[in-house]
Amino acid sequence: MSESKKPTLMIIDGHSLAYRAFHALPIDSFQTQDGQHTNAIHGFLSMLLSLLRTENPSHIAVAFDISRYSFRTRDYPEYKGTRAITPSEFKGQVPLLQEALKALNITTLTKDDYEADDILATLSVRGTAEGYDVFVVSGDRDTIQLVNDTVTLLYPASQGVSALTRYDPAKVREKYGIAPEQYPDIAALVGETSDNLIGISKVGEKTAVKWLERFGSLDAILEHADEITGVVGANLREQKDNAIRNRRLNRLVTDLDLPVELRDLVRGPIDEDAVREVFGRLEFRTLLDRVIKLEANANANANGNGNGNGTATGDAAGAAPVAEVPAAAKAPVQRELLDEELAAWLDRVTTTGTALSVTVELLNGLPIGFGLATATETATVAWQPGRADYRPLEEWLAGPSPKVMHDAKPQVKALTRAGLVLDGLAIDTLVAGWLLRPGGPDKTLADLVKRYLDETVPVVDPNQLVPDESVAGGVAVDSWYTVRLAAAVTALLDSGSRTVLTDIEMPTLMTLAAMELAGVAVNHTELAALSVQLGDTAAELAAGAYAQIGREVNLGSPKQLQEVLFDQLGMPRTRANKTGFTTDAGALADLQASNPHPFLDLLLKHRDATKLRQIVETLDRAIDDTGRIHTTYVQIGTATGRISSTDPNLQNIPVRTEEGRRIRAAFHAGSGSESLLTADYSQIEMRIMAHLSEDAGLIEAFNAGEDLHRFVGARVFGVAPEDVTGEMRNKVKAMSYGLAYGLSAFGLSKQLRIESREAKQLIADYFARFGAVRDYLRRVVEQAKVDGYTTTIFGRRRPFPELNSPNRVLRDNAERAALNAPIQGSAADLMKIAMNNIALDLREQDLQSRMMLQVHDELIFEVAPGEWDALQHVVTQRMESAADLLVPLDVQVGRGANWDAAAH
DNA sequence: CCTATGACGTA
DNA sequence: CGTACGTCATAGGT
Repeated sequence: MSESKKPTLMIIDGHSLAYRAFHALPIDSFQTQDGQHTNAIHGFLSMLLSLLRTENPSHIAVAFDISRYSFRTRDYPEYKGTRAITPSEFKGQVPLLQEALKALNITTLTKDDYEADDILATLSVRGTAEGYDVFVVSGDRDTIQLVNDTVTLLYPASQGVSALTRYDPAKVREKYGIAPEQYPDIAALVGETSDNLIGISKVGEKTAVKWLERFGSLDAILEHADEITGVVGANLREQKDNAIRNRRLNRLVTDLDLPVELRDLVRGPIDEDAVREVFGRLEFRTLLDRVIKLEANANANANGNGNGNGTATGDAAGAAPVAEVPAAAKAPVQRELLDEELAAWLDRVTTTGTALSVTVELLNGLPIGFGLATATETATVAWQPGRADYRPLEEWLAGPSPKVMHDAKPQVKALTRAGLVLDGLAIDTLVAGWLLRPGGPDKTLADLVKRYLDETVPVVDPNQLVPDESVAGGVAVDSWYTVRLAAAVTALLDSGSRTVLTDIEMPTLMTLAAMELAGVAVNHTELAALSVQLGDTAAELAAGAYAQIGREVNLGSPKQLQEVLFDQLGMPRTRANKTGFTTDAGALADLQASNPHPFLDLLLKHRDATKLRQIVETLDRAIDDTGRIHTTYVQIGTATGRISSTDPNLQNIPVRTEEGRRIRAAFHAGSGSESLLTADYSQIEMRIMAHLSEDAGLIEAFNAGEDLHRFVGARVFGVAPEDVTGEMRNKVKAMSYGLAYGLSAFGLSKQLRIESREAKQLIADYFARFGAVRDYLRRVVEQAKVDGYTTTIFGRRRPFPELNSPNRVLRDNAERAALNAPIQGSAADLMKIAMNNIALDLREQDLQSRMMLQVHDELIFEVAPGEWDALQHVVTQRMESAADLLVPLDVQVGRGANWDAAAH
């Protein structure tokens, strides 16, 4: 879990970057009340905070020049001679910047007679030697020579306001065509105007690189100067002293004697009082908030409640140029709100009845701020636990006033963790977008904004030197897009879908958030033992399998298995797939029947064991330090309306085999609870089919209350229920289940291993007795072809554009999916309604028992001591009454210490 | 390093 | 040539 990462050292050229910021930001906009200029300080600190957030260095230092004079000016008095006098408006800012850095607990370094670049070079070399990843941040091109595999240069791409470009060796080569250490040779030949270093006349980058490629180094070039023809050759011979001098001056000093060790540069806690004082004096409100948030981040990490940090060093940031953002609507300017101002703003905005959107800014699963927006106004609110400044917001959140959010579930969870309450969630645009296009490609706010507003959400470059107002990102801007998106999406939803959104999905979102937070207790010891045992079994089986074929192959590789089975053992070819012939369990079982071989059996058992072990290990890894697993339910995860589960998937825990049930047995009642309660709908999809088809026979079957498959078997085979054999029952059971999937005679014959003629007959007999079912299934598809979508009992739609496709395969697939969608979807709706009602009852009756898992037609609860009867009643009643169908809803309840024992 | 594929777990 | 999912290992591209 806690693998130790390499320490990261960030060394910044304070002077060059502050100076760039000075020129990049309008000086008039950054002035304190008493006239102190602050644009350089603001720009520098803003960039610094971005870097701290994105790169999260463990060690940091900022180097400054002491004066414009150094050993280089003594060597060559004209060095940097063309630079304009440093403006006094800039000079005055440097001491203040250093003061701010001190408050931030960041070391500043200077060295008499040397430049900041020499300090950078020295620290960078030391960093590499001591095993650090090094980031050099400088606006001086000479620092390119420092780049290597462990040293990355972050260099302002243009005149300061745009992104920092990351130069690693590959990027240097891409841009200059040479290795980083060769850069000074190039610069020496070409010259550096900004340093007043004149190079060789008529020699530019192209020529210099060409020479360098030919001769290898500046020394070699000068040595072979005679061999270079033409005017440039003559110039080189004449002006070679320039190059020699330039090279002498642009060589950075890497062995300065500095008064610090690298370990002294470790980032420590900021002096918050000092930061408030200095930032207050500089009148930096937004920056102060950013500092506070960053510090909250650091503390959160230090407390170890996060798994690494969420602000992964952006590889995508790479060296890519800043993307040009197409002209789009511009978010209103953000305001920072606090206290009375916040209360007044909320009051004004909410009483006018306009929709208000909120986005919670998250860090490691905890809130650190909020972005609020109407279609015309945005505001941000910083947030810290235990402070009163944000009370008006907290009250608004907890109240019934309607909120518009995008992807609310993680935000709801974060709020809950922080002890905050959210009520009145009116619309989640992610969920709403999914209802419009379930199974569609839209997964993010940007996707939806593009589709429904036809605007492009600007991408904020994490390496931005200074926040660019024209592409301002952040939670307030997200909220602004969200609130406008909500209007667009709501307008497109039909009334049925709108009801599904409001009455089913939004409550479900809250229910799922609580379930995810609750998690489920899982016994690590049992899983660990099971894993070892399965590992041993797998090893034995593998050894046996190898013995059978006389060699070791990778049993997990279908490709290698194909060689064994079809080449070595000469078995008949199985069904074809893209890589050859399938080796799946069904095919192997067929082979075993036709060509018995011990290898096949060992292989199948090995597959079983390794698969189970894989599941066990995945689950074991997911257990947190409180002994629980918290899955993530993906509310928009399916096209039918079902919920999916990830990280880990708790909806596919084995149950069919004995070994599998041992995994279920590891899911147990956590401490403080008396047992688990499982509740599942029996034959939910068949009941829905009975309801939708209004098939009299099927309805009678359910109302009779006897075993469904026995009843159906009796009708289909024309015998008395008591005379239905096990074989007959199995056949109609397979048929019944298959119906809702668009089962064909071929598929049925294959599954039951019967002749297709017999399968056809079975289907005919079945429909002879339950004809309304067939009529219904046909009707669904026909209606879907006309409407372009299917609808569940509760109004959930699923579009099927492929139903009218000329492509036979596409169309057939769509037809099967279409006849299944209302059935699976209605069942999903039912379950969601039941879950929401149960959650409601638990709250209202103040029960401490918790809903933990949902597996499509099953719910698992942790029963608080003494609550069995109450919970059992609530669950059964709410599940049975989730909808009023033509057939009763039957719920089976089980009780046990673990998931396996609680099954029935 | 990322993506596609096969295989397989669940309802 | 039955629906709906998620995860893992392998393989082959990059």
